[in-house]
Amino acid sequence: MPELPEVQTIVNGLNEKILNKKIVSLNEVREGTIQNFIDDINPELGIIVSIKRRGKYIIMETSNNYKLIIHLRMTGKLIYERLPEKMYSHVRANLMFEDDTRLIFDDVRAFGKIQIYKKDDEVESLEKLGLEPVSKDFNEKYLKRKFINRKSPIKNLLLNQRIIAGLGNIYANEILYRARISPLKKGNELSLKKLKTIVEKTKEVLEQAIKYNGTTISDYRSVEDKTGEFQNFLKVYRKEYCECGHQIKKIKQAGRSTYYCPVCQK
DNA sequence: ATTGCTTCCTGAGCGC
DNA sequence: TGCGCTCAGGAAGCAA
Repeated sequence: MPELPEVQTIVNGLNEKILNKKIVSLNEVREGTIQNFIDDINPELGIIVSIKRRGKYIIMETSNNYKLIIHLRMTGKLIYERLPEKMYSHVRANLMFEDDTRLIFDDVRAFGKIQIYKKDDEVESLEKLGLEPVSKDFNEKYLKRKFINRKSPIKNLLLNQRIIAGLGNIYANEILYRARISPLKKGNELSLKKLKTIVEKTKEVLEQAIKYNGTTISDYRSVEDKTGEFQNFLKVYRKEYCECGHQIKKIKQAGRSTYYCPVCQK
């Protein structure tokens, strides 16, 4: 499940591999994968002039003033190939380049999407996103403001993309464990000091995870089809015991698994 | 305004 | 061996 560090790793890889390449075609292999797809513009996308990340979205701008917005959801992969070497079982779309290389969008569960917009179009899903957690503006005062009147558990709030853009289930678990804060604690009950700890641990975990090319639990791969390494540094997600030897508890919050240590996290 | 449930989708893992 | 069940989960859409 690609979260911010995994998407950042993919974007870094794309910048190495496909920046300045000319798109020959974009093919939809499974219907519904590409939104706003217009056959006429297909050959006219042009050259890829920039590749960026916003939250868990990948944004590629082209020389003919289009932008491709890609969300991988849980199992989406973008794999760059010079020659078709492997068979991928769940190809949803193909981006073909002039030099006979291609970017394959493979996605088992088919939740991932590609959207096409004109460069200056407003994109609703991006407009709604909260702050980037690795930005300077993301601090305890921002969280305090956002958490006023929020009775939801902190775990759920960390996953809310309108508040923080890019966190997913694994990192939300890891951040709260490292901050020693219970995932059940209500947002509006957290002091500035606690929020400061959350901010610090968020940055720390994300920066370390980016350094190790993300976390591979099952499906996530880099553009070169390689796994990440941060799974070796997980302290609570899918663990049985915490560092102090206490039994990790597993519960459901908002339909997702929460792992935490009831002793260490208060 | 906020919260919580359902839907999308498929493969892995489990018990029998 | 194979069947049926549960689980994994990001975000949209809708109901309360």
